[in-house]
This record gives sequence, structure tokens and C-alpha cells, in this order.
Amino acid sequence: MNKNPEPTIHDIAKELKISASTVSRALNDNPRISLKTKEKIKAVADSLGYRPNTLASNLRNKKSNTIGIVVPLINRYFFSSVISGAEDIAYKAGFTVVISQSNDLASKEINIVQSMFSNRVDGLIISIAMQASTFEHLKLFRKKNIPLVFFDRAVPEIETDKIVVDDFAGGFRVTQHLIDQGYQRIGHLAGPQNLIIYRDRKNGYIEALRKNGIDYDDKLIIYNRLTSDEGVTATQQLMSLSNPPDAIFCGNDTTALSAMIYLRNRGIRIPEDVGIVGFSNEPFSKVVSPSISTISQPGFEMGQKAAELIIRKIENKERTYQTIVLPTELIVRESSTRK
Amino acid sequence: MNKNPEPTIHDIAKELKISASTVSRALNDNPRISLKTKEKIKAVADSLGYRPNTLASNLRNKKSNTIGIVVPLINRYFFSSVISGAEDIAYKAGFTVVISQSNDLASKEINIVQSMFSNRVDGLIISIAMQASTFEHLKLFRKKNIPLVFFDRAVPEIETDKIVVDDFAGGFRVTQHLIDQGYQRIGHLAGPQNLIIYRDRKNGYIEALRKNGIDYDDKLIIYNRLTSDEGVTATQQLMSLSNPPDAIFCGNDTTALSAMIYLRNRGIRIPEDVGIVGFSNEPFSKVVSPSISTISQPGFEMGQKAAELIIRKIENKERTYQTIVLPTELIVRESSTRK
DNA sequence: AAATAAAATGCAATCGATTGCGCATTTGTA
DNA sequence: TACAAATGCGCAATCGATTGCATTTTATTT
Repeated sequence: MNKNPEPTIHDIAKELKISASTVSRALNDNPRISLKTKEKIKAVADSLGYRPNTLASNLRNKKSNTIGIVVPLINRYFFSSVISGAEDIAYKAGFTVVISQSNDLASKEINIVQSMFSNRVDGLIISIAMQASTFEHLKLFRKKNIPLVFFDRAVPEIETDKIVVDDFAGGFRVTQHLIDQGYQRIGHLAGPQNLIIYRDRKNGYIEALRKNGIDYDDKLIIYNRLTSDEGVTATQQLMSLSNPPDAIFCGNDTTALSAMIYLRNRGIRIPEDVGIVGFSNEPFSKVVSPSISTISQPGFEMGQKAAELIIRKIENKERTYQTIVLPTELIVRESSTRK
Repeated sequence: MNKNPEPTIHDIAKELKISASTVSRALNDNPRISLKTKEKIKAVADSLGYRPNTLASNLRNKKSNTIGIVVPLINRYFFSSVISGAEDIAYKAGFTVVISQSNDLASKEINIVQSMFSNRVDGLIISIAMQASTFEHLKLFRKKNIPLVFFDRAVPEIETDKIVVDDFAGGFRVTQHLIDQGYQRIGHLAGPQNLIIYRDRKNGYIEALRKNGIDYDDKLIIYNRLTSDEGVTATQQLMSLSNPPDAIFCGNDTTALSAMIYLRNRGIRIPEDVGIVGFSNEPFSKVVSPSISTISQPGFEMGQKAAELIIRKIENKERTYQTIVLPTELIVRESSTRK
């Protein structure tokens, strides 16, 4: 297949009757090599169409210049935004990003993470799978001292850098907003409670109720996986209560949309009869009708911050761990505005 | 930093007082090694926490088990779907995917592609940048015989595998549909004509007009970059013609949405006064109101196909090039239905 | 028991770039 | 002029895994 093997520094060296070390140094702008020699070498490198073999270089340097990113699903706006932001920063810093999706499966996540380790990524940015329950594969990174950054879905028992939004405040604000709009009985579509983000959102919701002297009714909380389908079922459950809610705080925008569609089909008006608020500010939440009130979750910025953080760690400029909590912002739209 | 360096096959060998070659063979299940030895070796490997160093292996094997994917913007539903589909297949076949975004800039695209070459990707899947005009960086891959697959935005003068949708038929169908709905004067927001996909969409549009005996008026075609902002400007231009259109075929869904918002703000009703059709079936097109008629463009499947194709090429199971044209499907929704 | 065949393992080079150490040549200084 | 200090460059080992060929060990046959 490969008729003409790639030229190497040795080929350049042979051409000029000098040593490969000199070529290597010249191409890396090492001051030990004279300007004249450097120029000659670069000229020959060009004429031969030389491209450094990063694999060889990485092996020797014991680093891959690569950052691994693991998300539940690439094909989701929030996550693809994070990836986009991280790639942006990584590229500018000369890093390559390798990407995998766990499909929210623990087993795949474990495989991916181990394979990234074998590939000797210099750092790992991850948002863990919904189904994940053991974290040995991640502890491996900590043990080997390979920088690890969680974003959005973090693991509390692993001490490392984290970038999250203030989900508690988010849940609180959403609920307070609904109360302010005069809604009395507020339901909640809660996500899997093994993930802190969903626990926090729920706790914010509960706290807001408490603070406003509203009785907490656990029948109003439906736990589900926040998919489009489960959102419909959950809404159905809520509305068939003997005392159904007049507002629903949905764990994400997807279920908010499901709820809206379900309610609309039943002739229930939004926001007049039932108020709806989502979470994450997916692009569609702005353009559907009625537009969905939600909490912003700046994916691109999170990705950028995650990459910045991990690069600082990789370059050993920093030793301490930090948890960056991005502020949440309530975006009030039509679906919850009745005043 | 790295207090305990990673164990290598040599450490395993030393432990068992055998040679590294034997260890390597054992771990690769080479039949030349006896079962007994294999078991001993695997046990020690486990106890040492050995993880193969893919870099070293790749260097020796002259392949990286990596597929590069370059898209204009990761953070766009269509592209992230393609990535997701490709990752899906690649992962199952034991490949890693590395991802970069060109931001639709030729210069960044060139850098990325060269860097991927240096990283010795085994194959490259790419949708070229809008701004791209020279393709030497891609020809490099062809020259070196590294599998190259275009999707969506292909380069006609490079002979290689391509996966596209039938844009011409798409443009034709959209236009025919608008005519069938009784629209008389159909405008078009066209994308940059250096990309075939946009040329084809426009040509399909023109052909449909011709076939229906409708005069072609080039004032009705506004060329732009199909961004949200330019979509507004372009619509504005169209509507301020002395003889404005009663329907607009927008080059993508983003501009379709822009057009709708612009028109709505001017009190123009959709689809009654003006019909709108987009292209690509972005998720929001279904949920906005009115919902946007559009052409489906199955990103996930395209990604899967692209990965399958490139893997076959990498594994040398195939030598001939093919262009897979996925059929277009018109999705009729509210924005263009007035009958 | 000797000879032959078969099975199991080891040696050493290789992939391509990097780098500590050392040698040789040039430049500077007294 | 002589000697020290730069300066410029090469040698050879290294990163960790792989593999053609050689060698040793074990099994089989006569």
C-alpha cells in the first residue's frame, strides 16, 4: 500500500550528511543549532514534504498532547456545546481532543475511560453516565495523577476539579418564580437521584416551597429518566392525581416540551392553566410556542473552562483542586408568565 | 510527578524471568505461546495493573487506530449527529475518533487536517469549511493513500468516497411542493455557491420553476452565508422588492426560522401570506410554531455510513470509490401548508 | 538411544523522535 | 601565543511494543 514511506528526520539528516539529532533540534528551534544550519534543514524538510510523526514524539515524551472528553451523548446540544468550547481552547493550546459517548451506560463508560488511559490522554474531561455507579475507572486517573475534570455531572467522592452550575439555586429560582406567578401547587419531574445535579435541583425546589410555607407533597415529584417519552408518562401521572398541579418544574427542557405537548393535546392551556419551566436552555426552548422558561446552562463556556483548567493542570501550573460553580440564570418566557 | 511509572511488558517479563517478546505475544493471544505461560503472564499483568501503551504499539504498527473527523462546527445538530453516528460505529470497531471544528475557516481547516496527518490518523472524515477554496491539504491524504471520506460538503475535484444527500432533488421537491400549494412567486435564500450542496439546492429550485413554466427571476435569489443574522437581512431584501415573493425556500432551517421571525414581526402571516420551507430538519423545526416544512437529512446515519466506509477502506477490504447519495425526504409541516 | 520433528521461547532490530553527554571547532581574552 | 570559554554538532540510549529469525526445549519416531 504505502509505496513511498513518510520521510523522517533521518532522511533529512542523510540528505544533508548531518545527524538526526541536529535535525530534531533544528526543527524544534533549539538554540544549540546555528541559524544557518536550521535554515538548510528546514528547506530540506519542506522539499521532502516532511511531517513530524507525533506518535513517535509522544512516545518519547511520554505525553500525547491529547485531551479525552467523555459525554453521555454527543448529539445533544448541551454536550456538543461543551465539546465545542473545549475543542476551541484545546486547539489553541496545541492539544487534540478525542471524544467518546457513553450512551449513559456504565459499561461503555468504563471501556471508554480505560481505552483513553491506554491511549495515554494527558487529561480527561467527563460528565458521567446516568447509569454509572462505581467509579474505579475514574479513580484510576486520580491514582495515576492524570488530570481529571468533571463537568455538570460530577462524582462527589472523587476529589478533583469540577465545573458545574448551581443546580440548587436553579431549582430554587424556578420554584420561587412559579410561586411569584401565583401558581399554588407545583409538581416536579425529577431526574435520577444518583446524580447530584438532579438531587440539587429537587432540593432547591423543596427549599423554595418550604421558604414560602407551602406544604411539600411527595406525590408531586415524579422520578424518571427525563427522556422525551418518560416525560410524557410522568406528566400523565401528575395530571391524573386527584389533586393535580397547576405548574410543573421539569428536570430538563426535553421533558418540559413533552409536558407541553401532552397538556396541549388535552386542551390544557399553558401558561394559563398550567405553568411550565424547564432546565438547560436548549435552543428549541426559545423558539417553541409557547416559549419555555428555563435555566441557562452555558455549555460552550463550561467546555472552555474545563479545557483551560485541565491544561493548566497538565502543564503543572496548578496543584489545588477547585470547583467552579457557574451562576444559574432564570430565563423567563411565555410558558410560565401569567401575570 | 509520576512517582510510579506505568508497568510495561518488560516489567512483566522481569517478574517472570522470561522475555518481553513472550509477554507481548501472550497478551496478544499468539498461538505460539503455550496456554500455561499465557495464564501466568496475564495473572502478573493484572496484579501489576498493566495497561498496554497504545502509543508504542501504534508507532510500531504504523497505524493509530484513530479516525479523524472534521466538521465546520461541532455544536450544530446536524454535525453533532454525524459525529455521534460515526463514533458509534468506530467505537464498536475498536477505533478512537478525534474531532476538530474548522469554524468554517479555510485556514483552521488546513491546520487541523495537517495536524491530523501528523497524528497519523488512519482515515479522515470531513465536511469542508464554507470558506475553503484550495484543497491541497486534502489531496495530501489522497496522495498518501490515506482513506478520505467526504460527507455533506464534498469536493468534486477530489476522487474519493462521498456521502451526500440528493440536494438537487431536495431543492426540486421543496419548490414543487410550494407550487402545488399555490404559491406563485417563490424566493430562495441560497448558500455560498462554492459548495455544491447549495448549488444543487438552487439548481433543483430553478429546475422545478422551469418545469412548471414559471419565469426565473434572479432578483428572487439572495446569496448569503445562511446564518441567523444574514437570514434576517436576506429576507428583508426579498420582502422589500417591488414585487416580493409569496414563498421562500430557505437554504437551511436556521434561515427559515429567521425569515419566520422577521415576517411575524412585520405582521405577515405564515403560511397564509408567505410560505416557508427550510432544509435539514433541525430538531427545532418540528417544535416551533408554525412548524417548519423541511428536508430530512439523517445525520446520524450519514455518520454511521461514513465510518463504515472508511473502516472498510482502512482494513483494505475495498478499493473502489463510491458516492452514496441518501434519498431526500420532504417533511411537510405547517409553514407551507395552506391547502 | 539417537535422530527428527514439533513446540515454546528468546534475541535483537525496528518504529521515529528526543536528549544527556561528550567531542571538536571556533571565538575570546590575557 | 596560549589557554579558556563558547559554540555547534554527533553518538547512542531511550520511550514501549512488535516480529523475523534463531535457539532451546519437549515430544515423537525409528
